[in-house]
Amino acid sequence: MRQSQLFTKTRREAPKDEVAKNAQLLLRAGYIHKEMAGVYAYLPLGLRVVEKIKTIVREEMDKIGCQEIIMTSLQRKELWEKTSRWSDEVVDVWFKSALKAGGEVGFGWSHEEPIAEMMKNYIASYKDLPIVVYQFQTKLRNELRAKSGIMRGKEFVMKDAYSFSLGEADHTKFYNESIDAYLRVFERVGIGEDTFVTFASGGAFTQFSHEFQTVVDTGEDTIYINREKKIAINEEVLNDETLKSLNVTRAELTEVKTAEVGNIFNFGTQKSEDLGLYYKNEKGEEVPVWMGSYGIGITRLMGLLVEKFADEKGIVWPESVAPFRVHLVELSQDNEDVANEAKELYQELTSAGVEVLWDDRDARAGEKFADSDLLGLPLRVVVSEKTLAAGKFECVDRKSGHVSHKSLQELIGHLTA
RNA sequence: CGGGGCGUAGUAUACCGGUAGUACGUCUGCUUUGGGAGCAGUUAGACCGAGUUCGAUUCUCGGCGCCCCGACCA
Repeated sequence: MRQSQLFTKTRREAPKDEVAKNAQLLLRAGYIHKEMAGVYAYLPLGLRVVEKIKTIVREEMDKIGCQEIIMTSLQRKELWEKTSRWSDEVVDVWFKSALKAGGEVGFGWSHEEPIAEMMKNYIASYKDLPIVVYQFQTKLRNELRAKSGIMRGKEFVMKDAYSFSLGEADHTKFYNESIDAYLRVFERVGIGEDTFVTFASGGAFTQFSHEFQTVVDTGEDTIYINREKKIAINEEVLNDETLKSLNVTRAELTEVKTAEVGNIFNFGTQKSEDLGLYYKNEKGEEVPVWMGSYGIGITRLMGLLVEKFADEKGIVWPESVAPFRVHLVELSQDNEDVANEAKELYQELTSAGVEVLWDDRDARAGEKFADSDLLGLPLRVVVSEKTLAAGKFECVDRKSGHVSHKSLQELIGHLTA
């Protein structure tokens, strides 16, 4: 894409009321627009990042047999009353609205109830199970206090999956596959090393629940980890009993700040019983379906990647989620040969399947470099009188700052390897 | 929801009980051209309402909005 066509602009300074690093940088770089407290729009560059993350999650979910759907944002009051979760005293993040024809609807802050209810139409026999569905949904939560930029808002994109199993054994099998899938997702977005399956306070059915926590300086959670044993314990369940059951001592654990990027829950059969979700087993008996839920905050993950990898110059995207792989910075300044060279390079790279943001703007070098650093694309390729004379392009790795000089063939080879 | 802070051009800031100045940005011209350039010109502003006052952007009250700490976070 030609940068001159991009309607967004970069800013030198962030609005004074944005404190979170992720929001400051994403706003300055033009990835997002703030609509109100805790509510952000995703602009062309930001949307590309969201879609990149979604694609990775989608591939890993599909790999373990999940089927993608999309539920509704408007939800029925009666349904949530069945599980005693319509009340504002029980769920304090509800957005609700009156229907003109009478009655009330809720705006989806979660989709456990509607999906379970819907599944009554498709689950009748043990032959129908297991089923796992997932969706990418905009969740609406009436948070009292939005904060941390895009990491905790009133409106955010989440991947939520729901498993429907015959019983505990089948559930556990999928639950473990899901953990592996999540770890692959986090590996692919570049935080595998620092992301831990963390024991946290359990639900009603298990001693522990599992959170996926990523080490980051600005994290809001505190967990205790042992990197060798790959053990992580949320501070909320750090006690002698937990240490003993996990066969680890306090001295072997290190305290770190983390941000939660995913979580998984075992619902058991409680929700199915509340909602009347049963199947018939081989003996013709009615058995409640065993349920689980699995979430990854897509936009939260995007914010975390900014928080974790940004440097003093701006954003540094992992290659797998960057909006473009290459930032082609053209320093032509009225030199037609340079301009033509840049155009040719853009066409060559694009036809080789490389995603390129081409800074073809009529701007000075300093501004272009500063913007390039701020945008954070993995590889900057400079085309100028210098590089034209040298016969090689200047390539700068955004993360390491490493500079190399490559011919067209070398560059394409490097990018398509 | 408890506590605290803040609302001045697109952005960041300053001053002031007598209607607002600077920087960046925008636009124009000339010069410049590998790390946010220079000169000249241009554009654009007091969140809303009430009160005090001869006069309010400034003081008081209310509303709305935003931020931070805590609580909450299925």
